[in-house]
Amino acid sequence: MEKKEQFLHIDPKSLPKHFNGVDAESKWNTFWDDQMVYKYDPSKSREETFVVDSPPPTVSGSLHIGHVFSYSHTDFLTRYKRMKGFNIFYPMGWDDNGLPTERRVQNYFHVQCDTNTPYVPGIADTIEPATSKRRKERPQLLSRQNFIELCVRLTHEDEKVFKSLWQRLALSIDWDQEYTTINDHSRRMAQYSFMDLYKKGHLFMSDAPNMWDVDFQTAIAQAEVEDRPYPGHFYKLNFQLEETGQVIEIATTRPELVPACVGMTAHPDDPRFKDLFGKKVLTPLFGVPVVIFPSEEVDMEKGTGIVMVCTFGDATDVDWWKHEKLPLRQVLGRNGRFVNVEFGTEGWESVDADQANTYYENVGGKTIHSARVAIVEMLKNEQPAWQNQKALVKDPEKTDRMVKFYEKGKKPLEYIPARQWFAHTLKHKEALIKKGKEITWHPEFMQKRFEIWTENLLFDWCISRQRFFGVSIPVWYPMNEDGTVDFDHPILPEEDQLPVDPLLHLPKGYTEEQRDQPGGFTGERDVFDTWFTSSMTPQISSKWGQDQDRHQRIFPADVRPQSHEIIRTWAFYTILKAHFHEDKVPWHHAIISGWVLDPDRKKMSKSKGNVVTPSQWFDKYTTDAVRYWSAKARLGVDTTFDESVMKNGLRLVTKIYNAGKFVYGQQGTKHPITHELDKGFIQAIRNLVVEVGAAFEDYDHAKALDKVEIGFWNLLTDSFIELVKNRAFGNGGTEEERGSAIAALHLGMDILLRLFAPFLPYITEEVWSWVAAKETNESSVHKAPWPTAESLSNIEMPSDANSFQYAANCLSAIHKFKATAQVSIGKPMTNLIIKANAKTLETIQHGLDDLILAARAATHELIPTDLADGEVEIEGEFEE
RNA sequence: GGACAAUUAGCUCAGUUGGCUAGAGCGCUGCCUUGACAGGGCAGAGGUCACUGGUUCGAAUCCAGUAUUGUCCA
Repeated sequence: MEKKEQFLHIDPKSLPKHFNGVDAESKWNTFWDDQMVYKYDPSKSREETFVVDSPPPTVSGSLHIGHVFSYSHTDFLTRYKRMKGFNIFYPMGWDDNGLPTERRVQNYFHVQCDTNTPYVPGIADTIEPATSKRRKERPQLLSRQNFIELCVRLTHEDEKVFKSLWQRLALSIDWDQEYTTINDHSRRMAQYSFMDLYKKGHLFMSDAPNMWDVDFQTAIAQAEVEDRPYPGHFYKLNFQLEETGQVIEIATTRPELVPACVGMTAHPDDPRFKDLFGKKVLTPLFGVPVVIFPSEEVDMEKGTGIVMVCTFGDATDVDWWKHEKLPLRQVLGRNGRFVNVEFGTEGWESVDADQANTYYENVGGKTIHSARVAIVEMLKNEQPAWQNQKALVKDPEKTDRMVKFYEKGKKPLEYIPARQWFAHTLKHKEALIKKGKEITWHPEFMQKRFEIWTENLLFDWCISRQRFFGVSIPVWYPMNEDGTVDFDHPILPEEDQLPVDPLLHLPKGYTEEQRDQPGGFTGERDVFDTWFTSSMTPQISSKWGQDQDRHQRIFPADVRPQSHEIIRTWAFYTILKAHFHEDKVPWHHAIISGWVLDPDRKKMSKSKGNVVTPSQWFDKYTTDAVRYWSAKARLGVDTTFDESVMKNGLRLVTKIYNAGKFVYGQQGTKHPITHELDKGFIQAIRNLVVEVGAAFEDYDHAKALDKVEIGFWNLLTDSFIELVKNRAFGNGGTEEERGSAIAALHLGMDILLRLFAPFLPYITEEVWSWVAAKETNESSVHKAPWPTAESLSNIEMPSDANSFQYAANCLSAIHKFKATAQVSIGKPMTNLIIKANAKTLETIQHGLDDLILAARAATHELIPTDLADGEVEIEGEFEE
């Protein structure tokens, strides 16, 4: 007789009692690598491909649990899409250029970039991290080139730390698609973008006053500015009319700018000042005549109703200066110190220049703060001959007003005229908002954030920065014969020259001898705002402009994951670039993760010292459990760091391991699923599959996990396993019924492993490898097809839709009865009495054999009652 | 000051187009060594759904207002 085919099975006793998550992690990472599970297939079409525009983390920043949180959200979706059969493009970039890196390198090595220091080949490789002793000495000076080399060196080391974290977190990244935002390819892309924008007329140069950080000594864009309360004083100063000597009192918070005063203004309707418009006043101490003009911008109620206009105290000063074509008296230098000026020369006219210069000697070279102290002192005590009284006679009032700061800066921003490159944004607001609406935001309200930011833009995008470690702005300028620079005719590189460093490379047609010579050329020293490069991440990956075939297979991306505080920067600029370059959206979906808050619901930040680092939690609870915690949080919702959720994640991992041991430990002859209860169970699984798939399609991973988890617990471990356990052991029923039970257990487990796989990659792969891998011929669960109702359509429907559910209810009631009687679940019953309505009892008949075995009942009775459908009451007796 | 969110059990959170007695996990209490599982199982206690008013046969859910918290922007 032919031997019947047996179910594949494992020997559960050969497995460790407890799942060793940490060992499994390295084992499966190697396996996935070998199997090339995460590889992108460039031959597939755009329609077959799912593209992630991964956020490149700032490698010089601190690494914390928030990274794990948001990046794993992306991975859940990506793994789901992979199982749906998509060719996955999931790259990883490292954002390494810009100020954070410069600062980190300066601190870590105790060095400073100095443009006058000569280049020393190889020195960057030899510099050691600074000891505390060396930190007491002066920082080592490095040439720009050496400094950049050192930045590159340190970022490479930082990248390794991030990469190993990503791998342990099991982000399903194709590491062949790795890039950095400072590598040649990214620099080429940013410069190519610049040239395209330039040709299309989206860029302009301006030397109008622009927001400037005096510590970092660079221009700043609106997106990097934040308002902070800043304490100060309101000073009331007396000016006097040039003609009559009439005293006019103004209020100011910035008395140090009196030497930079270029005008005075009041509201046109203000009766107090109506007669003064067009007349001139003399500035205190310096005796400079400035004009009084009307302006609707002035608040009549505030201060004295009339204000002095300086170059430049704030943004309104800039507006007045522009509109009234006032002279420029720039007293503040780029380094935040007062420059030396000479009164009596052109533009610095004074009724008493000698006296003015004497006073100014007390402020030249001083910082803003020291200059203010000096000026206030003089305003209070000095009275030049032409002044009919002292300028400061009243005590200043304390104020606490909102002042603009660079988000990384410590001192208020100043407005300093310097030549800067800009991209037009203001005149494209509407088009950009429209593009924002073409993108599906998750959660939806995040789109409003984008819209409101765009609507409220006040400045065009300043893209140039006066820094070192960044992507060079790829232009040179011709020099006139008189040695001045002709900024109106920038020389752009040829495309094949990219990437260029204008300070090292030459424009076509020039020689190195002509550099910085009259009649020659000079290279642009500025670099780009880092957002100028990182706004190109979709195109950096797709190789726009270089590989059109690849570009059309990858661009636009499907999904952009990011956090909400950088909608105004990263999302905004990326949408802007895609709009300008190709009139497209950069991606179809934006998924916005919330923040991880500390247990006191405060945002985690390095300065607060409440940052949680991830690896200890991997060690304590396994990666799967940490991912579980992350998966429990919906998109856009700020989430408290809660260890107890990880604990529950570990409990789930353990349960899957044990359930797997049971299911795949069963032995029997292969048989299709024919038993009514088994068909009912598979029907419940089929419904689950539909719900979980729908949640994923809705970008709701938290709901998907919730459903799978409940399904696994309620359907499989609490109900089905307990119901069919005895039948699967062969304790009752026929060989066919036994085979049906094992087949249903296998199928149910198989489906649940697939549904869990996006969340718990390690435990699912582990259990999958025991039997399902061979049964399905899918070596990895992560490449196995995502289950659908159709994929289960070969299993017959139960004859009664409630057969499984009612049997489960009945089993639960039996357990409850035994618990109430304070006996063990395994305690044999002499008689089992099941009470339910007639219809329910009829349904229960389908699983009665299994129930009697599970209850260990010697005899049983079914008693009809008037309970509701599906409700069951249990009574019974036990042996003494 | 404006916008956007949130407020449900001791804690962390679900709760679909309004629909039976509002759920889960953790914690707490009790019981149970059960042929996968003590890193477990079964059960129990625990809630005026922030507050006020409205719409409705019916409101945690919709509307208006108030309070509190958070975020973004001024």
